[in-house]
Amino acid sequence: MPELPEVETVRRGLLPVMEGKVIAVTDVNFSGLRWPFPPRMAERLSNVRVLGLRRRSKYILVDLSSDETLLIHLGMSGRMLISGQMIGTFVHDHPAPQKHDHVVMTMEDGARITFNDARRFGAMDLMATARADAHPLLADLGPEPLGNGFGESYLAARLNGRKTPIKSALLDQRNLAGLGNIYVCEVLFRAGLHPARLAGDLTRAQIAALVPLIREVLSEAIAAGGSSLRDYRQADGELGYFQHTFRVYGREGEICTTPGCGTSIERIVQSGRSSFFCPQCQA
DNA sequence: ATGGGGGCCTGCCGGC
DNA sequence: TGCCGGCAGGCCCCCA
Repeated sequence: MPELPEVETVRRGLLPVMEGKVIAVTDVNFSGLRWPFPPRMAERLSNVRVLGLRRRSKYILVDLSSDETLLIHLGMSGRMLISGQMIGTFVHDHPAPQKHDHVVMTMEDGARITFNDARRFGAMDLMATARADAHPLLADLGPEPLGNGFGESYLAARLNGRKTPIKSALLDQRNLAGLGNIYVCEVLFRAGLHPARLAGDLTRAQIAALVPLIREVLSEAIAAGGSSLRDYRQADGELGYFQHTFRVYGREGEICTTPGCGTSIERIVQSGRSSFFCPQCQA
């Protein structure tokens, strides 16, 4: 799930359940995820009203009436399961507890949000709302790709002289915040750029073309996530999934979707991560 | 400073 | 059917 579009989809799914409402009680079933939970987290997440839910990169920020903000990161396998709440015309009953249900928030109206994370690469932390931006996990993040702080001149400056592959550069959250392995592969396909091309070797025109493509890929994925939410049929109340047709990601050995291309999609490993690309369309 | 690799965890899938 | 290796959308940290 968890690249920017998936996290945004989860945030939007949580909005009607949490925003403006009171978390009555939070139960914590594990000592921590990637890091230990902050002290007394269960208490600090009980009897507090949720003022709003924000997203920064792949993090969800829950602002609380206690002047604290809950930071949530889904890691690789984190899920937020909603139950006991009317969503459209569907009512989700509380399911039986599952393995890896680490944190359970029960709202005053009976709705329940369960954080389930098998691999425990996710994270939760609490900090003063006023200093949320200074949190170590947020402080060094680059601009939001869909925000005003991201554009051609910024990206050109960040890539200038860099000897790292463009794949790695776009994955580096200090350059821009929110892209993950899937969407970097998809962006580079649309841009016709081989993932191993050195970032510093891109022309200004290529960088200029990247900016709208990044926005386009993310926007489409958010739109797709939203549509899957409206199409809620599963009784388990699971959020964060959306079906999406990828052009290259996960398609090793399959034929390129470019009309008339006919080339097989290839997979290489860069910095330990799989990169999928069309050797014909991407140079 | 910069770039690359290891490691954290569990689950799943394909091959034998 | 069972076991084993490889792989997974995240990120921090250490090393050269």
